[in-house]
Amino acid sequence: TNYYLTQGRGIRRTVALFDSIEDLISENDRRYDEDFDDEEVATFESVFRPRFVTRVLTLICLCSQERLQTGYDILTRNLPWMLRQGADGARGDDTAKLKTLVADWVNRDLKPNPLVDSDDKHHRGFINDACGKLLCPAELDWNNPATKAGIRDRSEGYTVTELSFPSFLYEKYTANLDNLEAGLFKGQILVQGYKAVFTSPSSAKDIDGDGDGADVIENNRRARRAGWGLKVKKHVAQIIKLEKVTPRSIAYIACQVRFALSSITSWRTIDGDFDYVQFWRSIVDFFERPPGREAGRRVNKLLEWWNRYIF
DNA sequence: TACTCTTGCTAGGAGTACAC
DNA sequence: GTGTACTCCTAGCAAGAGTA
Repeated sequence: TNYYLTQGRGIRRTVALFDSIEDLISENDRRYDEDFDDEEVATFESVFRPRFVTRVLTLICLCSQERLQTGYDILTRNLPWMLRQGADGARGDDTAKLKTLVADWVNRDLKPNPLVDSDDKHHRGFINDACGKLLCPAELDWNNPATKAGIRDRSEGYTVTELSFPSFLYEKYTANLDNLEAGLFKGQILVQGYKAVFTSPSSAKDIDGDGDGADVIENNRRARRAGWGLKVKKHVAQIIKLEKVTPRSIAYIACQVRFALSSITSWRTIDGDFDYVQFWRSIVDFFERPPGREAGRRVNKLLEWWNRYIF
């Protein structure tokens, strides 16, 4: 049981944040039953190529194939449940972890007055100046009082939807209005969130990589350099065998960080006019479906940057 | 009723101080 | 130099409370 729960813990983080496990199994069945075109194959391959995802897919295949061959026995009936328990449990753990960490990072970087309460979410979101700045659509100027008022009142022209990327996704939390792709997905708090979840909270303290003794990444590097075969505690990415930064893992962190900055206290897909499902999909599409060869090159370059930064 | 969040706990591993 | 005890950090699990 523990094995399946543990394997399930990576599903929300790297495969699908919002799809149900049962839907993934149904989708797998559909792909077995139907022929699908080259584009679908390419997309499917790109999504399921990483080793961890392949392993999860194997489990999902096991669910559907065993069910077809043997009927519903206890194991196959419980497999989706166990995977889902692990998946949602991990998401809850990450949400709780980032709730405190994001408040600390915002307080340190933006020095808001009053400080963001690490325990209470009711004073976050757009009513908080620092959180509002990070959540503000990148093409709007949060420092403009009319923008602040417009967003807080949800006035026409200032509605915050998933169609605009928030400022925290951008390097230095500022977008270049002439080139909205410049600096996108290089926001400090996004990188810190990624490191906190997939490597360790201590590794996220200093995103230049100089963690303290508890930094498991640095410990692993030292152990590798030493070449003594030392046993070193594994971080999440190692546990789920995530060897590279993937678009879906970035999308997962983007949703988690936005949720941590917001004032909503329980996990849901809609926050006012903002739809997390579409937000997650638009990030995944940005990486997995670039419009043209040049855009594809830019995306690969961005992923290389992430991999140099994280692993 | 199902889902989510919080809290407390355990286990595993690394670092450090100290005695021998 | 080695062994031991202790502390700290982290991941994960379980149970209970809250909520839609």
